[in-house]
Amino acid sequence: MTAVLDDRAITALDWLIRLPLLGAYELAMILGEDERATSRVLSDLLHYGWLEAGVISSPEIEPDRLHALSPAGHSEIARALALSPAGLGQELPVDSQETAYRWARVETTVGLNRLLAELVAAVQKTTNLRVEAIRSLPRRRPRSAWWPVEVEAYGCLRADQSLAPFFVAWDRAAASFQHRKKRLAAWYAFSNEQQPWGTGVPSILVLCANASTSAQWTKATQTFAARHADRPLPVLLAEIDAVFSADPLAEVWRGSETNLEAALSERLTWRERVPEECHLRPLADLPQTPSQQMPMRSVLAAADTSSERRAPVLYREIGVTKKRFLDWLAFHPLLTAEDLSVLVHCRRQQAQIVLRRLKDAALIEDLVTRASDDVCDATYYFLSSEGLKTLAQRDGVPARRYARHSSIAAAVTGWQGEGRLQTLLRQFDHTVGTNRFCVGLLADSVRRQIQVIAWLSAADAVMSISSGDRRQLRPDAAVDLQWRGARLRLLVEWDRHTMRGPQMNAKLGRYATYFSETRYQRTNGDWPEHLLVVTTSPSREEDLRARFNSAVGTAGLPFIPLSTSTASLVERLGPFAAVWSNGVEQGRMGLLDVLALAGRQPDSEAKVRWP
DNA sequence: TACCTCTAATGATTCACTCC
DNA sequence: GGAGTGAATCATTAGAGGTA
Repeated sequence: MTAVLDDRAITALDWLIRLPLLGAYELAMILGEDERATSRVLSDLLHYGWLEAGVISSPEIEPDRLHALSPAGHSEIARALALSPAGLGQELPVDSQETAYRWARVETTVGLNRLLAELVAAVQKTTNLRVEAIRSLPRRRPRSAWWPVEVEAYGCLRADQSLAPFFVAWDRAAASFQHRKKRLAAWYAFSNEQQPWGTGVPSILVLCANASTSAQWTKATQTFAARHADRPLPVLLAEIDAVFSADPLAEVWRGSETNLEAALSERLTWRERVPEECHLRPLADLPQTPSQQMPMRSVLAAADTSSERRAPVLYREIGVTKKRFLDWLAFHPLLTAEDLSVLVHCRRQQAQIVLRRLKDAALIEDLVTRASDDVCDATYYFLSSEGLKTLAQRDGVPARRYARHSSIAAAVTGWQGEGRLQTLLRQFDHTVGTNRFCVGLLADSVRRQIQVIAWLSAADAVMSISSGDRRQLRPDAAVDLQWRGARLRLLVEWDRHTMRGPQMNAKLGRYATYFSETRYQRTNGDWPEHLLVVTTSPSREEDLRARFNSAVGTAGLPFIPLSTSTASLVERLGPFAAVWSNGVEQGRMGLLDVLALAGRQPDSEAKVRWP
C-alpha cells in the first residue's frame, strides 16, 4: 500500500497553498499548536519534496525560513483537485512565477501572512466567529476575475448563517499618494463592472504603512466616497502597527465617513452567501511524496532562469546590508562610502565592498567628481534604473509610476521623474553639502545618545501652507530627533548664497507663513519644529536674519524658532558645537542650548523641556 | 514531444481634454 | 496649475498552431 500524508501534514499543505511563503511561527499560530511541532511537519514536507524553502533577508523583518509549494507539489495538488497545473495557478498563487513575485515583495508577503495568521488566531479565541476562507490572490488576474486589481488577499468570516467577505490591500510607505489614488480608482472601477458581487462588493481592508500614509488614504477615500456617492465602496483603514499591537479583530478599523474606530466584525458588511467562484475545495488524501512529473511551465521556469524577470531574483539574493544601502541611496542620492558607513554603522572598507557589489549588480551608479569645498575627487553614489525597478516591485508600484510620483531619485533616462536626480546633480554642491551636514548631525546625535527617528530628503520634507502664491514649503531636509522623551523636528536650509534676493525673501516669507499657520493648530502629538539655516559667512547670516525678521513682522509673529551658522564652522566643529546664533543671545551657542532656549520662549509651542 | 512563431488578452503608460 | 477621465498605444504573457 502506498504511504499517505497524515491529516496534520495535509492541513499544513492546505494553508501553504493558500498563503505561500509562510514561516513556522505563522503556520503554528494558524494551526494553534507549538512552533516546534509545526517545524517538524514542515521539515517532513520539505523532505518528501512537497515544499521549497528559503531564508528571508530584509532590514524590516527578522530572518526566518519561509516555505512555498515545490513544482512537484504543485503538479500533485493540481492532480488531487482534478485541475490542470495552469488551472490551479489561476486560482491560487502556487506556480514558480507567483512564488518569485512574492520573494520580490517579501516584506509585503510576510506582513500579510502574519496579519492573516493573527486573524485566524484571534477568530479561534471567539465563540461566535469562524474563518470561512483565507487566501492570498494570484498576481496574474484574468479580466473576468471575481476579485479587484490591487488587492493582495481575500478572506471571509462566518457568524452562524451570515458571511462577511473582505479583500485585503497592503500599503507600503514608499508608495506615492498618486499610487494610492490609482488603487482606489481601480476598486471603484471594479465595483462598476459586471462582476459576481453585483452592487455589493465586499469591504476592502487597507493596512496603512504609518500615520502619514493613513492620512493620505483617509483623504483619498473621502474624496472618492463623495464623488461616487451613488455607489459606495466600503474601504476600511487601519494602521499596521495598531493592528499588530492589538489584534486584527480589535477596534482599530475606520471607514471613510468617520474617524471613529470600531471592531472588524462591526465594520464588515454581512450577507447570506458569496459567489461560487470564491470557494476552494479542501485537500483530501495525498501520497507521502508527490510524483516527480513537474508541470512543463514550472520545469521551464526553474531551468531557464534567464527567462525570469531579473529584478525579483536579484532582490531575493540581496543581503540585508545591501538593502539598507539601496534604501539610503534611493531617498538620499549622492552619498559617499564614508557617509554610508556612518548611516549603516559599518566600517568604511565594508561600505566600499558593498557599494562595489551593488554597482556590479547594476543596482546603483556612481559619479567621481569634486565638490567645490573638497581638495580631491570623491565617489558619489545614486540609484540606477534597475535599482529603482527592484524597489518599485518590492513596494508593489509600477516602476514608471514609482519614478514619477515617489520621492526616490534615480537614473531613469527618458522617464518622468528623471528630473529629480537631474536637479540634484545640477545643484551638486548644494546636495552634497546638505547630505554632509545631515550625516554629521545624525552621527553626532548617536554619539550623544539622542535617538534619530528619521532624516527626510527635500522631496519628503515638503509641507503645505494655505496662503501665498506657492502653497508648498520645501526645506532642504528635515531631521526628527528624540531625546529623554522629547521629540523635535529640525528643518534644514543649506544656503550657498546663490539664491537671488526676491526668491530668498519669498522662501523666508513662506517659512513665516508656515510658522504662523501652525502656531495655533499644533496638538500635543505634534512635534515642535526648529529651523537651522547654514550659510556661507557671518555677514550672510545677518542678511538672512534681517530678511527673516521682516517676513516674521509681516506674519505678525513675536518669535520664530530659527538658528543660523556657517558651513565652515559646522564642518570644522560639528553641528552640536557652539556654532549657532539665535539672534537674541550674544555669541554662539551649542545646538542643544539654542533648542532649549527656543523651548522656553513664552510663544513657543514646544511644550517640552529640552535639557 | 520540443520548439518556434503568431495572435489575442491584459495591464501599464501616455496624452489630450475637461473641470475645479 | 493640479487632478481626474478616457482613448490610444505599448509591453508582456499565455496559448494556439505549425514544423522538425
